[in-house]
Amino acid sequence: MTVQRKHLPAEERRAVTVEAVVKLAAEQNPTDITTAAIATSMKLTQGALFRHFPNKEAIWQAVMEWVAEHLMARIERAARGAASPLAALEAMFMAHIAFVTEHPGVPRMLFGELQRAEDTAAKRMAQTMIRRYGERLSVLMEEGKSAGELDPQLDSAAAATLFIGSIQGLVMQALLAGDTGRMRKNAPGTFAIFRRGIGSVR
Amino acid sequence: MTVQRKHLPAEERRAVTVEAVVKLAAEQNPTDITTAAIATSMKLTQGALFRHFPNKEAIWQAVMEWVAEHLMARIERAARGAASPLAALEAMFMAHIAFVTEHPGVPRMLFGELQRAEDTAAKRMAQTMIRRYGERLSVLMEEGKSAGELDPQLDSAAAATLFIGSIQGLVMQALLAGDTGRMRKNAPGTFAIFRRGIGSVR
DNA sequence: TATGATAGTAATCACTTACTTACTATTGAT
DNA sequence: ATCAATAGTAAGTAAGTGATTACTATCATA
Repeated sequence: MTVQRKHLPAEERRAVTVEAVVKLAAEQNPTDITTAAIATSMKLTQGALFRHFPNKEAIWQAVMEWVAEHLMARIERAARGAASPLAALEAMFMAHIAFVTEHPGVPRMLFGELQRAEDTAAKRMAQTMIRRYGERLSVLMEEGKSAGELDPQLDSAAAATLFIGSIQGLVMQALLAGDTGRMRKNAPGTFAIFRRGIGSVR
Repeated sequence: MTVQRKHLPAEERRAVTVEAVVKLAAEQNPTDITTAAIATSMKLTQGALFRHFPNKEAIWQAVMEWVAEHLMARIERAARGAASPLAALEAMFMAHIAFVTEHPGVPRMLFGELQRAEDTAAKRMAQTMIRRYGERLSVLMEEGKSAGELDPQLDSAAAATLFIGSIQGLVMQALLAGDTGRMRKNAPGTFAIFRRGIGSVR
C-alpha cells in the first residue's frame, strides 16, 4: 500500500494513477474508464490528473508501459528458472496465468488496445510487446526441438499463436463465469493438451 | 445488396442496420461505434434509427442475435457434413475461421460484450452462445473418444477452451498484423497442433 | 519561520453522445 | 386519386466527456 498523503510528488502520483487504472480495468470495460472515475477511485479531483499527464492517451501509454514491464519480467523470471525449453514454456504459461489472475484487467486492456482503429502510442506498445512475446516463444520452441523435447516438424509460429490463444481462451472462460480464479484451476489441463500437441512422439 | 429505396419497412430497416453495424465493427472498435456513425453509413439521419429501435442497447441485442444465428448455423452445417467426430471438429474450426474472415468485427463484438460490466441482454446472449458452443464441442469430443479417434483421457472441457482460444489467438494475430486474410492461411497449422494434442496415440 | 515551487480544488469550457420532437415525405390499399 | 399509416428529417435537449483555468493548500528547504 502506498502512503496516503494529500500531495504526492509527480512520479509517485503517476505510479498511483497507473495502479488505479489497472484496478479499475479488473471491474469494468477499459474503454469506458473515464478520467473522472480514475480520479475519484484515487480520491482526487478529475482536473488534478492533468497536472501529471498531458492528456488521457498519455495515461494509457503509462499503463501499457507498466503492463509490458511487469508481465514480461514475470515471464522472463519464470523461464530462466526452468531446467529445459519445455519446462520453460510451462513455467511461462503458469506465470502468465498467475499474473493475469492477479490483474484481470490486463488482458482486457491489451485486447482493447489492439483493436483500436487509430494508431496510438499505447497501441504500438501493446503490439511490440506481444510480438516480442511471440518471438521469445518461437526461440524456446526451436531450442526444444534441438533438445529432442518437441516435435521436430513443429511449426513454431503456429505454436506460439496457440500458446497465446490458449491463455486468451482461459480469460474468455473466466469472463463467461465471472470468476477469475477459475483460470488458475483450469490452466494445467489446458496446457497439458498444448504440450501433447507440440511434444515429440511418445 | 439490399435495394436502396428511401423508405424501408421496419423489419428490413432493422436488418440493414444490423448489417451496417457488423460492417462498421470490422474497421473500428465496437464500443466506439456511435448511432450517428451507424446512421450515416446507411445514409440515414441519426434520429431515424430510434424509430426502429427503442435505444442503442436494442441495436446491440439485434446484432448479437444476428451473430448467434449466423455463426452457429455455419458451424452446425459444417459439423453435419463431416464423416467423423474429429473431422467435424476440424470442419467447425475452419468454418468458424471462414466466418470470422468474412466478418472480422464479430470476434471483437463478442469479446467486447463479454467484458462489459453491466449485464445487458446483448451480453447474456453472447454468454449463452459461447456456452452452447462449448457444450457442442464437448459432446463431439466425447464421441471422438468413443470412436477411438481421441485420447480417452482427454479433458474435454479444457479442450473446448483451447479450441475457442486458438481461434481467439488467430484473431489476435490478425489484429497485430492488420491483415484479416492471415487467419485463413495460418488456421490449418494451428489446428494441426491442436489435433495432435487431443488425438489418440499414434 | 518564511518562501518559492509543486500539487490539488472547484468551477467552467467546448464538444460529443444517445435520445426526443414537431414536422414532412413516401407508400400501399381503397 | 385519396388518405391514413408508416418512415425519414432537422433541429433540438440533457447528460456526460476530456481538458483548462484561477485560485488555494501543502511541502521541502534556506
